[in-house]
Amino acid sequence: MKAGPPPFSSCQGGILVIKCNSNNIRAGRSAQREVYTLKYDFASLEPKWQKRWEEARVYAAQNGGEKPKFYGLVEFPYPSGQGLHVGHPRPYTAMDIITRKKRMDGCNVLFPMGFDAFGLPTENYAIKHHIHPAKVTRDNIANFTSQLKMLGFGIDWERVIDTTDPNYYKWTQWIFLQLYKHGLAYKATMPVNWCTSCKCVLANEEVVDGVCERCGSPVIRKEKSQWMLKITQYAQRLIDDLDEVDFVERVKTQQRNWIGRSTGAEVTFRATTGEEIVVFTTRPDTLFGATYMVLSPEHSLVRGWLEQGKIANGGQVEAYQQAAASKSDLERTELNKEKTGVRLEGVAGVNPVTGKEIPIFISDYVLSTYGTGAIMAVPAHDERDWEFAKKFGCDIVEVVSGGEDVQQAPFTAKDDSGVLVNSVFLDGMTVKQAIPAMTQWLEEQGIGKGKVNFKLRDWVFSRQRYWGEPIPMVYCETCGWQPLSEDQLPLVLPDVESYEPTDDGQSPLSKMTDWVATTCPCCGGPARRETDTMPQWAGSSWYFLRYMDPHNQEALASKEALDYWSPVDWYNGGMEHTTLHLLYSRFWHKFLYDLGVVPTKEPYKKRTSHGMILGEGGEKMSKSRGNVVNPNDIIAAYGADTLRLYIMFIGDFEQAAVWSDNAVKGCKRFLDKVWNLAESCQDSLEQSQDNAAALHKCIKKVADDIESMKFNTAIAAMMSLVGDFQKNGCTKGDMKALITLLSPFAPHIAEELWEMLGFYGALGFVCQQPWPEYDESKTVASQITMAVQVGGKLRSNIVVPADADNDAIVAAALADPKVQKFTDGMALVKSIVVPGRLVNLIVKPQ
RNA sequence: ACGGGUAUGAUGAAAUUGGUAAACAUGCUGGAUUUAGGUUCCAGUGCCGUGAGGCUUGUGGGUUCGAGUCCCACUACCCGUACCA
Repeated sequence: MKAGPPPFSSCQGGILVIKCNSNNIRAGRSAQREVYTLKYDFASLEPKWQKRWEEARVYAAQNGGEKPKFYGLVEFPYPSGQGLHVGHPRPYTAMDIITRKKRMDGCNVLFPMGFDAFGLPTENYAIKHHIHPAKVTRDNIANFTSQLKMLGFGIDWERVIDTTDPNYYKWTQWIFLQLYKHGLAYKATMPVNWCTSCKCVLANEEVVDGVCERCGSPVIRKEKSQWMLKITQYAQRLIDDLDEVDFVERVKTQQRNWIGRSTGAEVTFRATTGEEIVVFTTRPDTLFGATYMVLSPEHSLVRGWLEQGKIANGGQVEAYQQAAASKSDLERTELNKEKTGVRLEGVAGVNPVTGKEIPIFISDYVLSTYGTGAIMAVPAHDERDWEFAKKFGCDIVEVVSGGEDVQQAPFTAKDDSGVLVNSVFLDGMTVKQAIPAMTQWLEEQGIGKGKVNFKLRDWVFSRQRYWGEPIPMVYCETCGWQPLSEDQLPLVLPDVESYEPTDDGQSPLSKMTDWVATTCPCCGGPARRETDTMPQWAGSSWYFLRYMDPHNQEALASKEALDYWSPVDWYNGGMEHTTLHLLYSRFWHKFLYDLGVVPTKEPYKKRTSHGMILGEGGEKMSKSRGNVVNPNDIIAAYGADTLRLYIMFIGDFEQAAVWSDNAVKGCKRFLDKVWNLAESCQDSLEQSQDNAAALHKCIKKVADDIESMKFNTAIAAMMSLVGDFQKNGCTKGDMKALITLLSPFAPHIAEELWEMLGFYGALGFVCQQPWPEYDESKTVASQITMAVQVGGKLRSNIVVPADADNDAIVAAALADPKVQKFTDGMALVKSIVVPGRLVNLIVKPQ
């Protein structure tokens, strides 16, 4: 470090006050930070303990043993060029505290870290600066690693993984091959989301508000041949098994909504030209009210009718199809106010129950990708159909009574408030009764059947990019797509001249003719390799398994390791991954479970989520806003312990929090106070009487708060305790307990003080001590203060013996002069005593 | 539009089953120490009022001896989904 921290002398045993100006520290933002004073020499003691921990391998996890296992996981970072920003340490510190506490509770802890290093930013950087992405990745990982180490996390660094390492992605490819062999990976040509700027397809989950999640460019629909993964086959299980896991509720609801299960029926209509038109509906009960049909513009029947010249207004229909196809997703969502469509002239549908001819429209409000791409429209009982019918003058026929006039507004209630009318054999039934009745009838008649539909689509799994896992597939003219044999893995990403994607949507790999040309694993004839690569989400879909046995060459992890560590006991990560990574990895894990590779149905027992750290203006931190806080600056100015403490003290862990440079100081002051107390405490190993109640309450509070992730109040409790120690004085015994409580939060200073007080030599590291014992009997005081209310208003406080009975408490309250002011001349009607808290006297005039 | 969440001092926020609202921290004010700044320590700091006291948890109602917490209605902001038939 060129302009690193100012020189220090050792401050063992004495208060050393060193002035240093932040200008000395580092250029940039820290130059604005105020002048501060150092109480203790964090800059040398933090690396000292980091080194000792590493040498003693205190955080290395054992695969097996007597202790109960605990696997704590955080989402591994994408090693970007900007390095760690202050948002990263929030979840990491939280899980570090949790796992440190578990270790002190006697668990064998696995707390690993790795890098999700494939991805576009690295590739783009490589293109711009003409450096190989592998080199960029290596440098970034080195930078991230040093930053993470500076924060003093109790990570098992012997298990680090990197998704771009062929030894790792060999197994990502292996899983893909298994998916292929089990029919869950397939190639299909279909309209996909195409990012115009990344020149790359996107999964549905990666399209946000009609634009690319990463770069914000418009996304258009494009027909492309893509590898797809059949996540839909697991849709039901992905919903069902949510009941078995301990995820925060909003994650569960978001996943359920995303998967979007709905039950209904498929009904077969017939066109006047003879073809069958199958529609999906959740309201088979309203079939008698179906007065027209709508097909999606892309529907194959429409294409057929056009080709056969059956549609009188074919020109109009084709124009509408073209307009719909050229709209981007963004335009579609923006223009969703007013319904558009074209009626097909010359072709009509027939309602299978009424036998009536009904018009057919095409409209982009019917999606080709959901259900059958065709609907029966019941304008009387569906908002969209009603709106469309009004605009195009379709009949509105009431089949459920109970609402307003259906000519004025649709009646959509699905409960018992509606009763069927105009529906022959359904008349008189409630909607709830009519749905199953109709479904059954349709099945008997052979014109329909019960059906469950999901919003979830299959996962588009190929990307036209360089920096990703090669897909281990080969195309042969005679044999079609063939998987590479497993002994060929890893299929290593070749070096290319240029990483630029081509405008026609080909991966840069396609230009590597030597690499592309290969032989067919099946017939030995000439064949070519797949040149698309896997999406970023591939490597992260199973990484938590690799941590269990990261160096295994024979399998993604040994059976023993998987059996021992599975499942992840506690996984913390961002809400933004709920419908992406979290869903994808649950899918892969279920597949691996079906193969017998992993022992549990679900990968994660418990899932929690952290809030974002926002810049000082309350805005998201970003390079363009210039409000990014680099943890290195804070560490240089205050030390890692202060940063860890502040980031946990900042507010509710699940809520977004605004960074404040100023408030960091409070945490530094707190550590200074702890340091001072350690230097000035009485030389007795006994815990002092005066502090006993406060200390034992604090032991319990901190333990409970860690479990429920209320780190802010845990720290507040320790701050209060320090206040008590300052007031009452404290002993070495008191400090011993406090330092132990503090160690998961501020591990470096805790170790240093532990050594300073002479415990290190005899007992070893503080992080390996058992959690202090909590003695409830010490928390009860002999005298308690109770509030006195008169008529619900606070009037006074009284001090009574802890074991006083209600009568004695009321008598004491009535005897209080401040209370008497309000009870004089009044009669006591009632008194309520809340044990240990308050007494409320209800009085009325005499 | 629907689903979920949030709303408390100047600021970040606390508050078991309904039980002393504002813990803890920042900021600010005054004082002590200091050549001075910073640090440290002490006191104060929701609002109105000299005071006794009154008022106060987005707004309006309700239940209760007692409501930030429960119920009803409303408003604002945030997140998610986006015509899913």
